[in-house]
Amino acid sequence: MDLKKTVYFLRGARGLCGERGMSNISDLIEQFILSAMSGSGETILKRNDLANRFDCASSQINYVLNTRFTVDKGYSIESRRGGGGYIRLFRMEGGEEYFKTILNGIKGGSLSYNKCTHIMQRLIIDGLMTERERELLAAALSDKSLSVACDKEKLRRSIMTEVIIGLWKDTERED
Amino acid sequence: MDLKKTVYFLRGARGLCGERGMSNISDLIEQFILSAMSGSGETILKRNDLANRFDCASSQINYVLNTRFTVDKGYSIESRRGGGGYIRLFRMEGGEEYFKTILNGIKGGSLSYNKCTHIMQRLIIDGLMTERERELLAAALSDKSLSVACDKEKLRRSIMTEVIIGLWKDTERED
DNA sequence: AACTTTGACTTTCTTTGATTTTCAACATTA
DNA sequence: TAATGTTGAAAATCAAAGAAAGTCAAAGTT
Repeated sequence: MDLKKTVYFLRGARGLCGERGMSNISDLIEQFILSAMSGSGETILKRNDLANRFDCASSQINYVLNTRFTVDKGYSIESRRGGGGYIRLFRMEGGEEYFKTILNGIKGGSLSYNKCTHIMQRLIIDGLMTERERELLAAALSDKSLSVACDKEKLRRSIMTEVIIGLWKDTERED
Repeated sequence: MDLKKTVYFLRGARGLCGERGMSNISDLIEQFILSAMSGSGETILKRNDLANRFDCASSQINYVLNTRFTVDKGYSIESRRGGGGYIRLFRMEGGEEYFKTILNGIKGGSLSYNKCTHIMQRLIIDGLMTERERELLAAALSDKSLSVACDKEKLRRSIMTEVIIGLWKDTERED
């Protein structure tokens, strides 16, 4: 009710949400943070302020941070508690170790479809992959594609690894 | 009885069903969705809302989606669960013959890496795939990528199928 | 026999609130 | 005055509740 008002206000005010879905607070908060970061690629947040602005629980901010601004996507978070506390969010630009870091990130453990999406998202932002390539690979890596497999996660890791290596090779060739 | 009333109401209200047959909810839902899609060839549904409107089980919506809006018929479905969830449906109009032929060609039987290469070659010639895309997908479909799998060939078929569908979807988006 | 309808159960994603941890600033003591 | 408590303001964590969509199989229709 109060919440709804806030949501609609933001819709109108920012012209978000026309796109699709976009009907939950998490997405709105994500958009807000993204636009705050655009330009410098960095921003400093006050958790409680944000929670206040969006009229939600403070922990919701953490939820958004943890689900949308992950290391996979190339984001890094620093924060400080206590009086004058803050949350600093910034994007790590891919440098020398770019591909190695990504490959390390998917080494061992299981690799979910979601995580793959995050990684590809990052690659797109950094201009190393196109939107279309992501779509095609996403199709290849989807649960549906791999439903036949005995160990989906392991397989996905294997495929993703080869793809990243392929991409790496490809960028080398271009220079 | 309550149900019937709803049905008749909708018949009257929407002027559907004149055709004949048309006597079950699934058909009505199908018509409703079709008319929602007319124009843009796309629509976003809320499963529960729809189920509510037609006074039926939510899973009936899935039934309609699965039986009437299939890939064969050129439809594609995306969805999201949880708060703010939705179902996005859209029609892939162009290239129907083309893609269906390819999909049929890989249906059943096993699919070798080589055969994949041939198919992709053809896609490139027809201007539907770039050299780079082929490379990336080749990496994904390689024996090495799939070495973990129990049944490589079957898996490859599954992946390739989804990729082709993805490609099909994409040709839509561009026009 | 084939197609529909329903409902119970599952999975995924989001929202909330209670509790815990950390920090800076201020206060106190030796 | 350096060291040590104290306190209140943040942020973090975690688990439970909520919201939607998906699955599957049994029961009903044609």
